Amino acid sequence: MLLIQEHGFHGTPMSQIAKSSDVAIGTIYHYFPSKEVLILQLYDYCKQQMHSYIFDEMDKSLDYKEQFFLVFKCFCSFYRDHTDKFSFMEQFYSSPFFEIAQSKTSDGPYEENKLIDFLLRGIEVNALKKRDVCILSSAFIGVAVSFSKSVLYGKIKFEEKQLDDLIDIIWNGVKTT
Amino acid sequence: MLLIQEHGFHGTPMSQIAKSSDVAIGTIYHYFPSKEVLILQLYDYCKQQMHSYIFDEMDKSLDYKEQFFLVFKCFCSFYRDHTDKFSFMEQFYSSPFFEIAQSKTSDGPYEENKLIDFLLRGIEVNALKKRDVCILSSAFIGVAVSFSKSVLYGKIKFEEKQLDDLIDIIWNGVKTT
DNA sequence: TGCAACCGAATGAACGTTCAATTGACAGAT
DNA sequence: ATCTGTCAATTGAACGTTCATTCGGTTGCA
Repeated sequence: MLLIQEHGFHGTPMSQIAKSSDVAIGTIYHYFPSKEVLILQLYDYCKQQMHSYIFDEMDKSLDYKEQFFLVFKCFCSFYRDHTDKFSFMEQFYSSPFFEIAQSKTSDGPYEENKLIDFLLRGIEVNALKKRDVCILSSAFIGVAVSFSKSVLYGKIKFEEKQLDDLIDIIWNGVKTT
Repeated sequence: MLLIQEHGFHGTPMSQIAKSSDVAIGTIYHYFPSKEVLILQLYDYCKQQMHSYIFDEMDKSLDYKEQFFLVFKCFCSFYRDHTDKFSFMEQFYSSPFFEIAQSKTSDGPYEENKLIDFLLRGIEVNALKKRDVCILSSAFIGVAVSFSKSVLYGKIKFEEKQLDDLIDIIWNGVKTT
């Protein structure tokens, strides 16, 4: 039911969603009161999926720098391996839906809470510069998203070398000297 | 005619565009063959506006680092001062329209050509690390956009200090050691 | 027998687009 | 000055389509 969102919210009619889910339109309305709620829930689902993808396999025995590298790579891998969800979420963030979602939860975009915890921990252990976490997460997420978009549009190939170069950049930016 | 795009492409009917422009619907169709073309042209317009806003006031007498700071600040200022265009463009990038626009020009998003020239120059004068420019511009734009979004959603205040912190991060990431 | 899940044709509103009619500005002729 | 023909600019009611949503009916399990 997730895969047809490549035509935009409004370019994807309920009839098509129904067809690709192999259910009738009526059935969808049995579970979701409206298209809006469906999209909102889809967003929650994606967020939670990404969340666990990235933070479930965090290995706390590594030192902070290695964890940082791992988390960053997980972000980018998730986006690469789930382009449907990535596109959907990016679309969602820049649409008026996002404000609706924001007003219903206190979360930021990109399920940042755990990321913010992670960055805060970096400051605590003196691995990251003492900066407003919003600034740090802006830098972190911004770079990951921008890279993933470039990969998605075929401007960059997702290669270990490119990714390493990028992590090197962001790490040098945020690490303590 | 630019200001009503805060409800999304599809949330903004031609009738509303007409009303807010104080013209009749028919008049719009006298100038634009379709809504799609209208949006595509609006995108070109925004891109060009941003482009000249940022690069027109570049001062080549400054050393590279100072130019870098200036350009970055211009990006962020443009986004702050033209939230309507910023929202529109972000929406555009993550919508299916973008692919259409891509197929008609060879430009990347964010009018990157001049930015890429600028970054290439940084490598030449040995101010920036020798890296794929796509990687460098990913980092540059990603951070600027992500910061601007945070400002737009009220998570960060646009203050000199925050901006300086952020530039410090990105600069430390990309500069030669 | 009851009830939840499921179906999809029917409904009505909203939208992009069309087009016949109107206006207004301008040039040349009188 | 006045008239006249031309043509681009403008108008908005009307059209046809598409879409989200509804609802009366069906299925299948407990």
